[in-house]
Amino acid sequence: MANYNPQRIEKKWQDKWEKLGIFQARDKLKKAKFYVLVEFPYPSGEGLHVGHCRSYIAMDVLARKRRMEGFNVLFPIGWDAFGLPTENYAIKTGVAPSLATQKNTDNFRRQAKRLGLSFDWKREINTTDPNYYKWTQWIFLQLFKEGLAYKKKLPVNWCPSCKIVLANEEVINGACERCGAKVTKIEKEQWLLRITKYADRLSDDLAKVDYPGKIKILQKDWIGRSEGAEIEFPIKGSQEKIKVFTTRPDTLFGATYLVLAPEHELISKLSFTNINEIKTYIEKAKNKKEIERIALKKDKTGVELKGVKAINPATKGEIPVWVADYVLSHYGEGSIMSVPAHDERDFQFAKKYGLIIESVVIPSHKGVPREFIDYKKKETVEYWRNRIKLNGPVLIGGIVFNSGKFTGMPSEKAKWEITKFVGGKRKTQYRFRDWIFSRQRYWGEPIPLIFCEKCSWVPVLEKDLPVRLPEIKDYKPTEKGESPLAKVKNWVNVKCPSCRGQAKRETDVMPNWAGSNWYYLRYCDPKNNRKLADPKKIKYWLPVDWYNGGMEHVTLHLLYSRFIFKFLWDIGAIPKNLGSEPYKKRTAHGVILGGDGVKMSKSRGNIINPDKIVEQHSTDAMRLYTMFMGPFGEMIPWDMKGLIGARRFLEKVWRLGNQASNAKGNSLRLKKILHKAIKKVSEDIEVLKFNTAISTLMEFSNTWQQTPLDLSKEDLKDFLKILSPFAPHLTEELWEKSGFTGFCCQQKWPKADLKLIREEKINLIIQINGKVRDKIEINPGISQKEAENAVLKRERVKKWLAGKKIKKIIFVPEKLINIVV
RNA sequence: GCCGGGGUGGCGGAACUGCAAGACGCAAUGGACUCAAAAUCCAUCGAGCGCAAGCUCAUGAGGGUUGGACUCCCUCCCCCGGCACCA
Repeated sequence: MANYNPQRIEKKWQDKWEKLGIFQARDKLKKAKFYVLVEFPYPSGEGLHVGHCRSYIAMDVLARKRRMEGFNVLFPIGWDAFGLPTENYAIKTGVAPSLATQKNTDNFRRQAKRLGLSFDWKREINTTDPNYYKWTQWIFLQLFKEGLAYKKKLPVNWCPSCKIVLANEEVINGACERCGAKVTKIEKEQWLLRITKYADRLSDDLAKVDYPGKIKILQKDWIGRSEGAEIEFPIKGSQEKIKVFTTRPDTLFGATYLVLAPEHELISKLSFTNINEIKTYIEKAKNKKEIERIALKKDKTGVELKGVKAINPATKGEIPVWVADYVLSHYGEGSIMSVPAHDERDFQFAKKYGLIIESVVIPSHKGVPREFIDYKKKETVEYWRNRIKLNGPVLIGGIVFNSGKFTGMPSEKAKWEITKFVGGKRKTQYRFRDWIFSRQRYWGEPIPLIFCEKCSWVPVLEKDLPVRLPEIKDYKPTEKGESPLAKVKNWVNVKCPSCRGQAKRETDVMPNWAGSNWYYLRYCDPKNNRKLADPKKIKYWLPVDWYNGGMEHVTLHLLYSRFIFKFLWDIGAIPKNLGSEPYKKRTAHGVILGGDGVKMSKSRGNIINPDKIVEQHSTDAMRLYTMFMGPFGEMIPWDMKGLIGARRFLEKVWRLGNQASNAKGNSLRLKKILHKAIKKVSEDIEVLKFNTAISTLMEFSNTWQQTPLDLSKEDLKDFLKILSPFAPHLTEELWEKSGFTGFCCQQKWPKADLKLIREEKINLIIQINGKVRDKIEINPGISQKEAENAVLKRERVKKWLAGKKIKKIIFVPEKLINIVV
């Protein structure tokens, strides 16, 4: 028997698979399909990360199983290659991003192939390929034409070190996500996408898809829908009104002042006496960095607009108006009505500045004694007033009091009655904002718009797409923070497509997300020059049946790409009869930590290189260990020693498999255990419990080892088949060596024989008073009577029952019998 | 602060809708094979008591429900992830 030589075997089979193209998905539009998707990687200079491997190997296991189950499987891969690291590298070294990308993708491709991943390489895509980004630009133009892309001057996050505008999600605790520098605010014209228009659908349609509850909650929280009312407060002696959004209109009678955000536009229109004080405050607020604002959460500051009085539309009373930076300009109307008795923040603020605290709601939930809910009793009302002033606000609804004709009404009802009474209207507000879609950078898709003095923004004609990214030498953004493209005069200056006059191209490029918004559609038809993909093929392959990726992408990427899909669906670019969700099922893998239990990073030097693992052990060992190390969804530290177990198992299978070709026996016992394993492995893969699937395979091999010659050829075949998704090379070699025909990975997935499994004898646990005292081997399906008779005869049982009276016998068929005395 | 998810041997982790806690793997210890080592194979491997059969305790802490709880309920502690002045 030749030694197990993974290096030779693995290369041999990878070459064979590739040569015969057996993993290519065919557009056989009648056959049952299955679309397995993994997040395509950003091809960094560091090469493939074990985190990528975890996801790719897991979905490869699934894809291989699905093929064996007879599905036409699409399992594609590509490169999300636009992005900052490559551009920063270019600034540092002068190497063109396109060249660096080429080098990096070559490396990633080589690594992926070496892992035996069954990707369809014929459909490989690259977001930086003009034939690809032509369609990214095309999608942008459709958004523009539908009024969903617009330009707006915005205070944006500015990283003084990277010289780039950052999206909110790129700012972590007030610092730049990439370089760690403190982020400041500047005003800049930006392209935005009106994703908020889709807020309700993005939230509601989550009911239609199979995502883990956790991911749905994250998305919903991100969208942050809340129901409330918009109410206007007139200003005394002025035509102006202050609009506020509130989720608690039931507390309107308790609104004792208003607060405007420092950026509120009304401030400049009102006349007040302390102009200088206000100016200083606003200036200071603007320069406050995110970090400080968060740190100052507990210590709120503000200034009163002296001389300005608003009218509470419910009480008709005059109330003061303040400016404070705890009110956010971008949420609701940028102004609030303050009800200190029923809001934590308002309470803090009112206490600090000595503002009036007026109680208007008595809580009526459980835990509050009945006499304390009786709003008619003077003492009760007094009790709540005092209590709130001393101990803080009551935040929950209940019964409204001190509120004119609404007194005595439950909060939920009073909300809408009071809103109606003051002429307010119901409103839904969202926490998330429109999506900033421009970057003042080089290495991204140029935004295909042209600015003409006469015609304003004009889309590039479709026939002129793609707008190619010009080759340049100097990749630095300008000092003003413009894209380096602004320096390429002969690219910027063009004729207006509409009036043929002098015009200029937009020099901003799109953010990273642009290319990944729709990539899964391109895989259906990656070479199409006339459409982003043939609708017939989209109709066949979509929705993606199973999409796996990192937890870090479940809010942004997932939300953005769902939005773009819905948009494309709305404009008919996607067949209507498809449904408006792109991903049927989404799962997420956990992070792999370094051996020291800390996140892998270059600076810590704890990065595991998959190439080394493959060289030192084997691809199959790498695959097996990656799947075996722990629960797929959880964070797990990488353990080099754990790999040894995987390698030993493979060696054992190699030895046993080689012996099995001269098998003489045909053990029924082995067959039964094998069929149990078939059942378990089949089920476990479906719920991503790879670790227990593999332990089942190991258990089988441990039993097999005791009588290596007792496994029949047919059973050997089945064993190799269920092992093959995990260790495809080894199983292929053993398949061939055993004289079986065809490829192991193209066999039919075996079915567990349930009858065989049921025939196994079962241990019946014998308990006395709930404690295990004995066990007995029984046939399945035995009745309680039979069990009792058998059990009561046993010596050990008699000993425990001696001198005691049996009260009750509990029988759980095929599991246990419990005698209570 | 709010929303999720967790705390099980020396370690990674098993345990179905409550029914033998610790599968599988790693490490460790003893043994076989060997001149020797590696590899492999066999055995032991939560704690305590016992010569043994066996008994008792044990799934973050405390309480509860149940014939029976890692699993369900209540209170508390700790860890991880997300959001964070969203009115």
